[in-house]
Amino acid sequence: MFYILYMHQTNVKNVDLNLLKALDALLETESVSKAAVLVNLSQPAMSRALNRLQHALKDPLLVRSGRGMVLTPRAEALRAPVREALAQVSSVFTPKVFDPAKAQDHFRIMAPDYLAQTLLPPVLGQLVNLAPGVQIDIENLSASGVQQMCEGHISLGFGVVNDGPVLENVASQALFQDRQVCLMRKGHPLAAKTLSLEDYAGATHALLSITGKGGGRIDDILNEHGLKRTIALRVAHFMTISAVIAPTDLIITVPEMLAAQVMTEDLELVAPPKELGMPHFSVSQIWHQRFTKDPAHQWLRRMIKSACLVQS
Amino acid sequence: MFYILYMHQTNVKNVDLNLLKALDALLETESVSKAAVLVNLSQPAMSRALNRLQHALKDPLLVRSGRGMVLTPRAEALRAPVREALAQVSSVFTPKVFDPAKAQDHFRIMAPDYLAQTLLPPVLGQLVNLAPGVQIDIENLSASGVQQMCEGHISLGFGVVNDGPVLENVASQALFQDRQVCLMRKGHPLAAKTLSLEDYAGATHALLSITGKGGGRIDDILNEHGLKRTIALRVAHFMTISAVIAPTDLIITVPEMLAAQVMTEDLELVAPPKELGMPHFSVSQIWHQRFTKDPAHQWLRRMIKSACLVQS
DNA sequence: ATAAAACATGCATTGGATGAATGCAAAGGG
DNA sequence: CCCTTTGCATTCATCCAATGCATGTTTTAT
Repeated sequence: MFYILYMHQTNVKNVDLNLLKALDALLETESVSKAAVLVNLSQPAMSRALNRLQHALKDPLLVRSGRGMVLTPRAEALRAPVREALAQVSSVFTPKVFDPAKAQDHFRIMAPDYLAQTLLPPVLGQLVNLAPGVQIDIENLSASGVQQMCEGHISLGFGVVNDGPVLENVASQALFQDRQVCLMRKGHPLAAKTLSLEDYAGATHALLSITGKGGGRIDDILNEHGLKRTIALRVAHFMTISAVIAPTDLIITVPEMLAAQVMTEDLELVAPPKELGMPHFSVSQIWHQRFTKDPAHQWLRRMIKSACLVQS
Repeated sequence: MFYILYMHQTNVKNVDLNLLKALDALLETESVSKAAVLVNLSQPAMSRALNRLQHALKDPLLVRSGRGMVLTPRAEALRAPVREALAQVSSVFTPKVFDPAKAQDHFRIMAPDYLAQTLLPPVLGQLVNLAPGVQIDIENLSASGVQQMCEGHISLGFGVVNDGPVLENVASQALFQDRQVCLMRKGHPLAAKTLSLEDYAGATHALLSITGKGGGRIDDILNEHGLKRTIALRVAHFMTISAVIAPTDLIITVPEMLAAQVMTEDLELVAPPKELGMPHFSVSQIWHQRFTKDPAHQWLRRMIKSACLVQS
């Protein structure tokens, strides 16, 4: 099979394919000078193009007949194939307009589970209505998923660009702003007053971490104040937060939107100490560069961005 | 329709179609240097071809990913269309092999009526067996037919190239040799002895002529000998020869093959005077230049030539 | 840290396509 | 018959865009 393909390529290897344009014009007009006008060449240039075609095709194609020319049978037989070839070539160079209603694209989307289960469902409900043929797989953020993102195997991801692993060859677009907040059980001793840095450091912490890392920035700041916190528990899935925080004295620092998802009447939300200096951060959609100009991908990104504007 | 076609052409008007070859190689190898090898360019030249393709297609096509490249979705979608376009282009530049058994060609053949009714039927019987889909129209030689031959509307003709009207833009191939002979009624006074030039000139002549002209060469030679013949009758169709010669003293000078077709026991065949210096002449098949390289036409010509070799 | 792999870019070269001018042939008209 | 017009082919000079060599940059592997 590969060999056949190779032979196929060899066949036009030494052929100037731009001659196709001249050939089409010659077949249509049966005249050198008229064809020249049609493709914006001078008559002598078209005469020479005909000469080159005659050699390439080993056929006179157009034969002198008095003042004009007449097509050979080979030339006449070539009308349709040449036109079809040019149509094929033209379609290669003509960008296709993306039509969601007819699209059959398949997207793999990777998101932190709290976004996967909160932000995306309403967006996707809308997508399903507009683009019924489009298939979307949602996958939870994972360490191997981040690698696949960098290799271009994941269509779209969500996360904080400046936090977490360094992402290569990707582009991103901010969707909405978020901030870190502290969650603790209702009636926790620290819940009734403004949380100080010493109290924060002295508390026993749970950490939400997918990759087994994270939180280093908070610990750096505590270090700068000569403080150190104890991380007693690492949680990999946001749904377990309520179960481990509500019945204990553990506190956990998470994005506010995540906190909103796990909030129960057994939990209390407290602002973190101002000394931590934690600014708002952007949650972005992130994708590999190869998808930047893809019309389908662009459409999906626009949909998601719009949905975030509505919600925020 | 024409307007649509024109727009279609404009679409690739400014596109270097030779980029198609580079594009196919890039899509296949997903590598600039490998594609370069495949199409016999240097790596920098292929890199620049990719650059031009990126602009033509407004898509990165291949995106850096570490040491290598990865295809954009647009590029992946282009694999099949590019291959198909190149297949179409290749078929344009690949001569088709003529297969008689499958051919559906239509030939218009023009011949003097004595050849049409004598030489061609056995040939055509064979053609019908070998190429059942081929359609052949036989037309008698006519003045307007000669004009159509020169304009390329007649596929093939038969005649004597150096005799008769001047034919433009045609090619020819000798089929067999013939000579002129005299036909006269049985018992004609000139039939019993060797025909002298004076006797030939003194006889009353009939002339076989399709165009109303002809025989001028014989009259020129008689002139050189101070002689002149009387042409009492012009006959346009060879089938009438017997009817006008047998019951009269008219004589007629015709090709030997024609004489063989009209010969009856009421006629006598006599050699013309040697002083007329009439050599053998070639009967040829004649065709317009535009058909010279046509495979179907070449096949037909070969068949007819072969049949003539067998018969002579 | 160094070497290898792979693509991108700078620079000089050149071959082939091009148009203006001209030649040649056929047809049309006076 | 002669002149004009039409239409393609060829000569000649020009030029420009594609090309390869050399080099730069980046990423990966050892």
